[in-house]
Amino acid sequence: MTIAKTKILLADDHALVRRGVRLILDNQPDLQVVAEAADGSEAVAVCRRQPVDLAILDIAMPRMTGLQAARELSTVAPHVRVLMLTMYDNEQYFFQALKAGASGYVLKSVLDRDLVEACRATMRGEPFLYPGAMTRLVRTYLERVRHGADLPQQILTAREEEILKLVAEGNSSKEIAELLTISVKTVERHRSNILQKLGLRDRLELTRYAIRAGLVEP
Amino acid sequence: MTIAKTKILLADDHALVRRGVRLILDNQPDLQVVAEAADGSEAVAVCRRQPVDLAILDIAMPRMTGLQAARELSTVAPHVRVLMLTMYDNEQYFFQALKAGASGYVLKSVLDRDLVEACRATMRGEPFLYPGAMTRLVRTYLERVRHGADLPQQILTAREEEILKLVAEGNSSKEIAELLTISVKTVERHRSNILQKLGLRDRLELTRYAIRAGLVEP
DNA sequence: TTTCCTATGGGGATCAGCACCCATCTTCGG
DNA sequence: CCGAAGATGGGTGCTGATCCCCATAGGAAA
Repeated sequence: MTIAKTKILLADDHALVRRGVRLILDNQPDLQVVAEAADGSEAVAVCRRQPVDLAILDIAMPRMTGLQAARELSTVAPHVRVLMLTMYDNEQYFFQALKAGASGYVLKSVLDRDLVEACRATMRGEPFLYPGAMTRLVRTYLERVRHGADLPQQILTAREEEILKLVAEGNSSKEIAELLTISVKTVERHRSNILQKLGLRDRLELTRYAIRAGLVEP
Repeated sequence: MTIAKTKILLADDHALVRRGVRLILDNQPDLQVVAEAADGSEAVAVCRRQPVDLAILDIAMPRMTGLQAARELSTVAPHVRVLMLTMYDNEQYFFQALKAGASGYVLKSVLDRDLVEACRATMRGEPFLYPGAMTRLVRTYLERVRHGADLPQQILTAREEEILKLVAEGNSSKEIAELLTISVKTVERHRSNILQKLGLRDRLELTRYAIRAGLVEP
């Protein structure tokens, strides 16, 4: 008897990665990649015009990121389940993905059978958090929420993330102030808040953090 | 008749990517992945203890980057050809890879058959520059060299490189002075010399440089 | 409505980074 | 033997970064 395979859309800007993941998934009896996309808007377009059960989205993509695409899919194609597949072992992105409606978050460092399991779990309706570091992230996060009522929000605001990137790219306070057309004082204020929220000492640690988190390139 | 397949070492910190690329390469009659590595030092270790014809190295890897690994391989295992496989469409990395002894530089955005072609070209001894943007890079680079604008080929002294690493790891001048049992003044003097030699502005640019060069981890 | 958060901006203090000046001592090669 | 280069260290002064204090406007949440 023939089982209906899960129809998968695979979105990643690297053709090589798409090809490899496709080979892994198509090898499974219950999974089939029916479409590929090189960026977020392509992914959304595909989901609008053909039946897709599961969208596997990379976060870092040109034009529209996987996070944007996930948000858009939750309104224009709510029946499509979303699994984020990314290299970013990063709290920010993780919670943003959950907020954007993703049912799973898997790092590219997982083994192939973990990805397959993530696909199946997502299709069963179970949220899949890749084993290890991510569950630790969630646990410490929940701990903080439970105990640290005084810790306001460990998540950076959009403005703060913008400042963070500019700082980590090597811009001085003055340069950032000119770029954003705000005063140097405000830039310093934001940066100070960021340092405090992330528990870092100075611009240099901020840079290393941002590079490690994949927010900027070295 | 059986042809000896090219023995390939595949180094990438993402198990999923390794798996995918392996599926692509093993599908070819003349190529075979005989080993995998999750970071640069693993890659070097593998090449020391078993025969490898071609090492495919990712640039961004923990502990030891692909650039460092390439440099090391050129001395401890000079017979191994090196092909850099990376997501960075970036002039800096490209030339650093060439200097480190890589015979090829391929982006992860290429198609699978381009990767296969790159492997074959590298084994034939031809340098493989992925089509398009990279050849343009090479042309402008050669132009610059020809027109006498010789690149800043400044070499740091051993002591300066030691200081550079400590600075890039986030240590303050005072901390470095204590670590090396020298005065803060001398640390600042060295750091100043480093900045001047490399044409950088401050600690932050120094850090980004060191990370890009593979001297320290993020 | 009232309260909280965010973004905005100012003043002042302290400190680290950085550039410029100066020097001595060692080592190594011509 | 001498000069160049590297490593060491001191002084001075400027600028930027960081950390305090303060305030206001707007929006969202309670």
